[in-house]
Amino acid sequence: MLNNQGALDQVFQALADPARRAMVERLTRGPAAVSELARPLDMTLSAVVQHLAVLETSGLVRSEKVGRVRTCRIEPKTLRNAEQWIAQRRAIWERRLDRLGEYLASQPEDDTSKE
Amino acid sequence: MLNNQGALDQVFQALADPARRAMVERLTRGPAAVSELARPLDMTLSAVVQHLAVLETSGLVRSEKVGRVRTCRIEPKTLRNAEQWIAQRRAIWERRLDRLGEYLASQPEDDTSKE
DNA sequence: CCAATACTTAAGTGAATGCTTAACAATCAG
DNA sequence: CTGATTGTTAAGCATTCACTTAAGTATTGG
Repeated sequence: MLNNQGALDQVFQALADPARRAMVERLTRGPAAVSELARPLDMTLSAVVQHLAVLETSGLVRSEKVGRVRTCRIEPKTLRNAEQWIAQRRAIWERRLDRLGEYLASQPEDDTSKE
Repeated sequence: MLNNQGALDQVFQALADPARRAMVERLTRGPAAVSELARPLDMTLSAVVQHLAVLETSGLVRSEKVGRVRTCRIEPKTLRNAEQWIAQRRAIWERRLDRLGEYLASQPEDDTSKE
């Protein structure tokens, strides 16, 4: 859990690109070869390999090569880290709103409705 | 819910920067002025204003100016959209693993444990 | 062996990012 | 009015990004 700072940078950066999100989306339906990931994308294989490198260094995807085929799969742990960062902020925000609600409810009606 | 594609691009892109995440983090504890957001960050006010612009066009933050002070607050709806994208991928992945588990459990033991 | 398949790597390019400085505008306090 | 706050905006600059083309390197099927 060290260096969570730069790790999140890389994960969110990786998810910021639609091609990379499409690749992640494909991989949630099961492992795939590089050219399978490339097929629906309107770019060269070379570009896809570079996107894959971004996904791998972010930790979102891992892959191994057997023969001439590299098979990729997602790493759900990394996905969960990103999810949790967001979920925690949202939780803090919502607790804050709850406390604010209680406070307002406990206040006497200060009806200063004249100019 | 239109154009969810580019919207997610912007949200994840916004979250990919540590200064911007720090600003979001600060705002989850309540609204703040621009110079309050700037104080802990080691950069000029100008840079902070530019980060704020990124956060606002992504929809993560909204702000209004009264007098000479601009007050910023987070927009939890946008945060939730990003969270849901991730949560959905993770859900699909986990359902997949469940089905795979059931399949393996239903298989006869193929104990080919000799060389 | 030979040619297709499945990547891999390097170099280059134009556009986007993350800053900075500097000059400016609009309050507000005394 | 005058100066200190609080931001805003433009310009410039170095770096990073998202590609492309081009030239490889294994593997594999026949």
